[in-house]
Amino acid sequence: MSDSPLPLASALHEPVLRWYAANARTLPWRDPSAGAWAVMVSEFMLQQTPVARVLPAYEVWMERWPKPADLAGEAPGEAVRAWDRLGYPRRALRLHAAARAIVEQHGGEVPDDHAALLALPGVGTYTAAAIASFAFGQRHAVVDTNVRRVFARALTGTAQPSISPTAADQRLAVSALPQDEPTAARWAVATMELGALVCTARTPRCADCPIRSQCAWVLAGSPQYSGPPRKGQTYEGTDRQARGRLLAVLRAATGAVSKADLDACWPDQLQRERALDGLVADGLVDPLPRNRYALPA
DNA sequence: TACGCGTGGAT
DNA sequence: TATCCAAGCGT
Repeated sequence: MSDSPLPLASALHEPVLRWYAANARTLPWRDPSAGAWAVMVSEFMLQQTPVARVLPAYEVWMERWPKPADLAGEAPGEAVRAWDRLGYPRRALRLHAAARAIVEQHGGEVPDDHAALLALPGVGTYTAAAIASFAFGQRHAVVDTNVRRVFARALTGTAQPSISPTAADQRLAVSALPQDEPTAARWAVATMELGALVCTARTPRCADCPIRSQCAWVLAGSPQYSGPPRKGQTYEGTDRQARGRLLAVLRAATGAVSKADLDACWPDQLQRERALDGLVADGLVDPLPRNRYALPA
């Protein structure tokens, strides 16, 4: 595949970059004084959690652990506790493990190398590219759900991107990347922001879009989504909810809790035991002697 | 590739 | 009220 910009994509660069310069949100991890650790913490927290809910937890976190070594010196359970109700608490465990790896393998500094980032716990394709691009100004295709949606509409002409990320998404994002490194980095954050603020999933604000006159989907008449149905996940009564209840009890406790305290938070015993076993298997809960449980030490 | 993994705001 | 969906990752 050619690495040169598609003609259509290159025509989007200038309006999208201009739009971003005028409309970007002020976010703490975008402040010029925020380092790579700040970017990394924000990226972990933002994996499947909205900005508005991340902001308060992020502030507390960075105040308490301003450097990777500060977090690495804590018990993993403290990271889980500080994760509060952001959801998917395994991310907290992975961020803690990543901080320890950074201390042990990278002298306490977040590495700027994409492959080294990818090797860290909890860092996948997206997060490695995001840190390398946002924190270090490198040229990478940063492909999240926002970017996939913007490109699906603007370039492919479909209402929604594929349900799960595809190699084609990645290739398209690479082909659309500006050649110049700093411009590519601004393009990455700008396309994400456009997807987050204007080219939204449910009700896109096409009237406010800087590329509406070039958007393949708009030019096709904004056809409705016609792909396979997206599986809406229920939550009430699931193992996930049971795990959340159990972990909430442990987060609220100062030290260890009794089995009876855990039993009180979920009625279905079979499901409760399965959820607790899962939390222990994931390293989110330490089983202790005398039938007691605690966040991992 | 498909699935499991939290939580809560918006529509 | 029920459904959608939010800067994914690991297995």
